[in-house]
Amino acid sequence: MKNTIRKERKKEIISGMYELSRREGLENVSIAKIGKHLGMPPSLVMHYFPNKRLLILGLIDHILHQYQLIYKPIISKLENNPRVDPELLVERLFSREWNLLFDDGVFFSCYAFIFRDQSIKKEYKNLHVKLRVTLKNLLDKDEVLVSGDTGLLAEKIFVVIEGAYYYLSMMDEAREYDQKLELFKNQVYDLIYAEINRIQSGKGMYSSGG
Amino acid sequence: MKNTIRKERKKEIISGMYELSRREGLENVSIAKIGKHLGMPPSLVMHYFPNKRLLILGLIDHILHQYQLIYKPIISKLENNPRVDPELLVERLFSREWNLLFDDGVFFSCYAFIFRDQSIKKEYKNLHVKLRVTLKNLLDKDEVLVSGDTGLLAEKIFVVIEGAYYYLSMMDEAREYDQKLELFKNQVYDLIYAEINRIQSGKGMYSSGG
DNA sequence: TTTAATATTGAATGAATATTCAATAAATAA
DNA sequence: TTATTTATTGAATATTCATTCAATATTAAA
Repeated sequence: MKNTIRKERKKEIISGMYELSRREGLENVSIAKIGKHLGMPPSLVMHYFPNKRLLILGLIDHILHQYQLIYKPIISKLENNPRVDPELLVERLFSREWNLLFDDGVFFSCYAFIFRDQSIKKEYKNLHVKLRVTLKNLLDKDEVLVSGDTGLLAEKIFVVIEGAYYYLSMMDEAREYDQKLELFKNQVYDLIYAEINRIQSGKGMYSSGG
Repeated sequence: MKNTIRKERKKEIISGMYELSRREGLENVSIAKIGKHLGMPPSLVMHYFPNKRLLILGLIDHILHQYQLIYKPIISKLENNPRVDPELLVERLFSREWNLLFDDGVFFSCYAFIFRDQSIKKEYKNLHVKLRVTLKNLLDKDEVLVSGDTGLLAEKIFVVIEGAYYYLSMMDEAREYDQKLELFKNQVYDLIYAEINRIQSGKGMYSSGG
């Protein structure tokens, strides 16, 4: 019971910080503003996070956790099927129904820290590796794909997804966005079909093996 | 002559700001620090950039210009050849010899602004579209590829490159970095070979056409 | 040379920054 | 109950922040 209130308060503070970052940008968030937003004095914020770096680390933990939380089930839901349906898989990987639940601005603001903070870099990496493993595990459940290099395939798929969202974030018009999105989806289809093809016809005709 | 000194001073200020951002992170750069770094009073900095937003816009202009400046020639150097050598092309696209000339930390710190500033978003997009056009133009010089969809191919290649650097920035060990890099290079090879294949065998066997 | 525009300086502003501290309130342990 | 730990408050700190202003120096135009 003793630690309960502490943990909850910390969560509350980080959540508040996240909301503020969404609205006003991480660079404009201060301890005083967080306190004001939550109706508590800044000294209480600092009681739980003795300096600002700890606050940022807390925020990043929160973001990465949330990122994983919305990403993984999208993949996991497909686990029951005996064969991977490429169309369904791609649809889900690119869904971002959760666009409303997740703020790319805050995500990338925090991402920029990996270049100055080793431990943040590790955290980011861990998450990205985890997601790849999750996808690999899913691919391994497919009776055909399992005999190929699913780890490699997962890497190739994710690099397209991540590159796609990096690029798509710059799009303004819905029409253009959708058009590009379609394009990148096709690119992932091709990866899957090429791998299936490679497996079924012995060694493939181009270097896809790695 | 009148505007010369003004332009040079502005350049000098932005360059100083960039150096500081590299060293200490964009979030830790202030007008006073820029002035101190360049041996001028903060009021002079503000004489040329009347508010901080203009400074940031200046920095972003600088970064994007530099980005383009090191990227484009990498592609353009290949323009003389009558056929695109995929191996050479990929080698160059992923070279990043310029890692020393360009700071990804500052780049991504600025990238994060696209989510809060429409005009910055446009600038970023323009650059990325330009690079794709440059690559498309290069691909168009290849006698085989020219009869395919070079625009589409350029998009597909760049999404891998950009996703790759996003992901590779999280790598610490040189060994792992190189291994992943190799993987993504292969992924781009495959795109090129698949397109050549598709062209030469009429309509391809899977959906690569888009 | 005189005039006008620009460049540069240095001091001053109030607001916001992260952080500290002592005091009190509440909860838990003895 | 008392003692001890934790939660919470509010005031105070020095520092840094972006920005302003008036004064001077330098340069270009008349």
